[in-house]
Amino acid sequence: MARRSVAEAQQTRATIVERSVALASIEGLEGLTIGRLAGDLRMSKAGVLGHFGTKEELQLASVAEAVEVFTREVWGPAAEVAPGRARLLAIADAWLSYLERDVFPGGCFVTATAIEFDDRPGRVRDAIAAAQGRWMALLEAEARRALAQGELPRGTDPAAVAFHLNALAVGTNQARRLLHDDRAPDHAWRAMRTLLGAPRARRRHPA
Amino acid sequence: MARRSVAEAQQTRATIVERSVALASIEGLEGLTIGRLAGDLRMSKAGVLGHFGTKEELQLASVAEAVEVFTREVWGPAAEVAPGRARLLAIADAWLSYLERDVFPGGCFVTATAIEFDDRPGRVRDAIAAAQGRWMALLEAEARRALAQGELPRGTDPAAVAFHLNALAVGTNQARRLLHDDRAPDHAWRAMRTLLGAPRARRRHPA
DNA sequence: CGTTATAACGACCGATCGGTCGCCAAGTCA
DNA sequence: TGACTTGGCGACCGATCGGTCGTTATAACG
Repeated sequence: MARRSVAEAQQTRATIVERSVALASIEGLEGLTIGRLAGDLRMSKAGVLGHFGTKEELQLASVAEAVEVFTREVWGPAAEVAPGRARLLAIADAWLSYLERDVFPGGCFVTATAIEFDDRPGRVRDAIAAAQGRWMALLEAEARRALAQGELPRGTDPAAVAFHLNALAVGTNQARRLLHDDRAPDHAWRAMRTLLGAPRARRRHPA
Repeated sequence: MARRSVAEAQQTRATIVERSVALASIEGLEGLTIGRLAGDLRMSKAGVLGHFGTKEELQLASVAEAVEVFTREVWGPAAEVAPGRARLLAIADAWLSYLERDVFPGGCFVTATAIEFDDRPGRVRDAIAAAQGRWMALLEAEARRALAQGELPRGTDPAAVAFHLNALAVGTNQARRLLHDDRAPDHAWRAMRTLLGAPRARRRHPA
């Protein structure tokens, strides 16, 4: 092949990142190799790497893309809901739906790469930790808002609420991916509703 | 070097597995390489591999060793306590202590390898899934016992209790490893106590 | 049109991967 | 003691890793 237009080149880059995220969610961000990715896209290694320079840059681009997808999937629907407990409940629903629909083929990208890189200092780890930290801070802020609005019991620790919601999500991811336990989302849903003091009627399953 | 006695050879093998588990908890079970492990032990690659034949056998031996350590650390102390809720509370304490003491240098070995291998069919994945499944079944059985003894509210789902405890543990592991959040074990402890209907007085920190 | 910039390629680099092979030294045992 | 067994070693294998380089074809621009 030869050179494509600028617009096509950007499209190529986006395609590479998209595929990289999908593969990395399965094989890990380090386990993914340029050659494998290139073969999958019917491109040469040089053609793939030319867009990023180094594997680390490709990894950083993949993390950024995955965070964007997660944000769109989980925060997107909840952003339209009133702040406070209602929004936390919307986040809970969107989060579990995101996990159940297997938005990434290998399970939650952030959870997988977080564990893979938690002991590997570097820019990739920093990017993952920053994203996770921002998300936890967002949850905590929303819990604090709910508390201020009297929607949570006095004395509730907003940081503990954020921790608890995240734990139930990563627990759901693990139970589904490793043990193929499809009851996990229901367990998590009920636990999240209880945590937020909401009724635990039967959950409406996503289509 | 040359041949050692049979007893020494078994000791060598145990040393290799021990080191393999430690390294794998940091770099992952696949990311760990024979050469790296051999260099770390001041042995040749052939000397290391001779004990196992293939990398997969070394991985299986590492999983078995890690499961043994986890069982000794978490189940060991709880086994002496009366079955039911008391034992679940003992498991909760031992589990969080196990995480806080960083028994494996890279965080919980099982959690890390579970996410690494959840999409890689094979004997290693099977071994990890079997161990995790056994542990969840054990938790569920203990919860069922507690329920039968009237120590948990009627209508409680034992499987949900097991799921919830595990979720809080893996959430603790993630928060500590990635975000260096030392409050996580306290959050998890309070949540576990609440889940099991136990008082939430201040937690005694392990030495 | 001619010039320039560049996406993508094939060939190739040194390093490292998991794994094999033959050898040797020392423990084991008749 | 001498035959046998075996843990561990060094050398080496083909494959693959991340990455470089020079070339080519074409879009973009004067």
